Amino acid sequence: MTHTVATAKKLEEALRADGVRITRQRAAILKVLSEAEDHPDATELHRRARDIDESVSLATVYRTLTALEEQGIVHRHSFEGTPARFETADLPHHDHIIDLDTGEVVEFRSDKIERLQAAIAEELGYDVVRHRLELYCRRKDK
Amino acid sequence: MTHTVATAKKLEEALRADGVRITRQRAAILKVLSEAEDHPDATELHRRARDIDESVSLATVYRTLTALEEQGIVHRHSFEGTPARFETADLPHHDHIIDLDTGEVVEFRSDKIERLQAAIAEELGYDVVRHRLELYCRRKDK
DNA sequence: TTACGTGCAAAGGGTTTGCAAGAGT
DNA sequence: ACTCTTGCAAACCCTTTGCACGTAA
Repeated sequence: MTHTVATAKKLEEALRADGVRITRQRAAILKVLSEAEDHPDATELHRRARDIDESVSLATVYRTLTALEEQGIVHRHSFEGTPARFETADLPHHDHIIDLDTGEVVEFRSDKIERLQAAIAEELGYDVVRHRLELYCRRKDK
Repeated sequence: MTHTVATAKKLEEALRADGVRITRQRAAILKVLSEAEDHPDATELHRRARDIDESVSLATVYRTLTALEEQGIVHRHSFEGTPARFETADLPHHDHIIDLDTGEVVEFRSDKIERLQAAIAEELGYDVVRHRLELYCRRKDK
């Protein structure tokens, strides 16, 4: 599963389409987001964005991420015991393995699990609006 | 799936076995926990415990919950957008459906999903230490 | 030009912690 | 007695927000 299909350009277009202004700061944040191959938190995104534009503040990083999340352009993941981490929403739906030793995040996808979830909810009289499936793991052997 | 198999007595024993003192405050918190049929948060547990012993502070509720969690006697769930909610760990493993409209929590269990998770992790070179599976749902029809 | 966006610093909300007083064992 | 536990208030951490200034369109 490869990351970063979304280009900064595409993200900008998506925002513009919603009447959102592209400022220097937002451009920097979008670039950093589109280039991220990992799942950085707000502080890390702030650090990276500042390398492009010194003036970007952490508050703006948070405001931009919240806006992007509301547009469905970015996903926010609140894994256990860490600040929220973000990724662009360009990939098809997937869930996450979190390496307990390194914090590294690996993506996976299982239609079977997906279907089972829906069936279980159905049986209890519910529709699944969204779900959260996280596997907290350790490397085998080692 | 019925709740509250754990009696306050059993919880006390479990704590005592670990050299933990049973104070008035802890007794109250354990009683409240053992009688809970829902998934209350710390503030709600505090409210209920105070009905038994006025002197219980919120800090002690948190300290006791943390201790109980460390002994594996209580599970802490950090569902999206709400303070952590707690339940005694006397039931066999299960996952949760969260009703988005009411906040109500319904438990379910799926060995199939469990097995699929393990298989997926295995294939990627990981052992699952623990997982988190939450279905955020709405009632059908209605 | 004019609304929208920004940085800064302060506030928020849930949870944890330092400290001196209190209480199990 | 001796050590663990408590209440209180302050601190924490991540995140959001009020305000006066800046700036994209």
